[in-house]
Amino acid sequence: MKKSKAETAVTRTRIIEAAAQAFMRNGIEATGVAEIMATVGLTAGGFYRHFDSKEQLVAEAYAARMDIRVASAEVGQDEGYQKVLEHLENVLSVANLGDIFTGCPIVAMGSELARASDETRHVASGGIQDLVEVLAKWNPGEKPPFAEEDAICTLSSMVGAATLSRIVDDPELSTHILDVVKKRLADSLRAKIGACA
Amino acid sequence: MKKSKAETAVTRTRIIEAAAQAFMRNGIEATGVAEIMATVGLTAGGFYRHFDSKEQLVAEAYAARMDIRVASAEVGQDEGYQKVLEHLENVLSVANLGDIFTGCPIVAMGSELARASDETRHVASGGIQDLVEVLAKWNPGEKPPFAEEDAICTLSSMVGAATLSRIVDDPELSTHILDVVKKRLADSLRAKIGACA
DNA sequence: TGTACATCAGTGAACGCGCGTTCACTGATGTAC
DNA sequence: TGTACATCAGTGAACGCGCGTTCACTGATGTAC
Repeated sequence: MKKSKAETAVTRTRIIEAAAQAFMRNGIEATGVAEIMATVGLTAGGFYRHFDSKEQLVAEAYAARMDIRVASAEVGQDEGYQKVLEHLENVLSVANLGDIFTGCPIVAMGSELARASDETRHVASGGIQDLVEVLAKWNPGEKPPFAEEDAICTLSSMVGAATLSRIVDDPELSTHILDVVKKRLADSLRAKIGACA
Repeated sequence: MKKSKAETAVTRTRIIEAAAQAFMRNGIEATGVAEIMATVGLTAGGFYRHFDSKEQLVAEAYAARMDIRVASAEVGQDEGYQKVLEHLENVLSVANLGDIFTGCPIVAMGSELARASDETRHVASGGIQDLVEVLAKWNPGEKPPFAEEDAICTLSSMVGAATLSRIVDDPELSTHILDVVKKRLADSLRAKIGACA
């Protein structure tokens, strides 16, 4: 039952994608290797032809989703702030509440990542640094390190707001938290644009 | 081996405290009932004389820690902002990195709380609302709902910064994230005090 | 106050279950001649 | 191009293990008389 190299690569990618969905939806601890493999249509044993351990998969699944996140935050330097507002809207969207398997892996796996293996935390750190770097470009006319400090504050606010809104069981409060922080970040961005023009 | 009512109450409290420590340190999923009972010097079977299920313990352990958190954030209205700065320093302290079992239960259990039982999430929501209410009092001279919105932003920033700093594996970046957000919040508070005086 | 009895905190073994991982095996693929 | 063989993706059963929960039992406590 050997498969071609192309097929093997596709299978590997499909496992990573299924894992990312399950980890984000149900948590890392709560998701089993057999469950992930079943989603892809395979049995548990085959897993170890692609990965050394579940931990390795965690790191790769996180990295894959974080790459998407960073790429989507990347806006051209001249693209204006409309695009940035769009991104804010997207990240702090009400649609990300409840059953999320898209969205930000930092929010979805947050406290589990802090307890993950050294390897996973290292990958996670890289993703966070990339995100800070990209967000720093959002700040027009500011020079490092000020833009970088601003980016850290923005990211902290977004991660915190998304985390809180997902814990809260009152849908109105959930939405309120997202809206308040979204508005605050947008206002602050607009003020900076104004100061530059 | 029946115990007096007083002894039983003490045991119950000790179980909750041991659980809170373990849940915050190692995560909810990763902590077993037997492990918690062993910490208290008892065997697993006795657990069900005090609680219906592990889930119930999760809710009570969270509530106990959150009460402490809310109480420590509660500063008298006239106590000045020095006390508030002290609190900021405390919450965003570098000491809370690494092996935390004190500190904020929202940060320590974050993404696991979002997936907890309805009962646990309800308790968690109440704690968050209490905290927002207390933080709103920090804002001198502002009236609701503006003070409340400010409190939500402050809490989001703190939760996000603490979460990020715990994931990152570079100690310098961890400290940097905490320092930047701490400074930003303190500056914003000072500006408001100045505007009032 | 003293006695008889119901209560119930805690024990320790057992329950079914799902976990991550291993392993002998299968058979299509890729390669060497 | 055709044949022989090594490779290796995937199977499915098994491994030891720890999980949350149950249960018959023990014996000190609290209560009713």
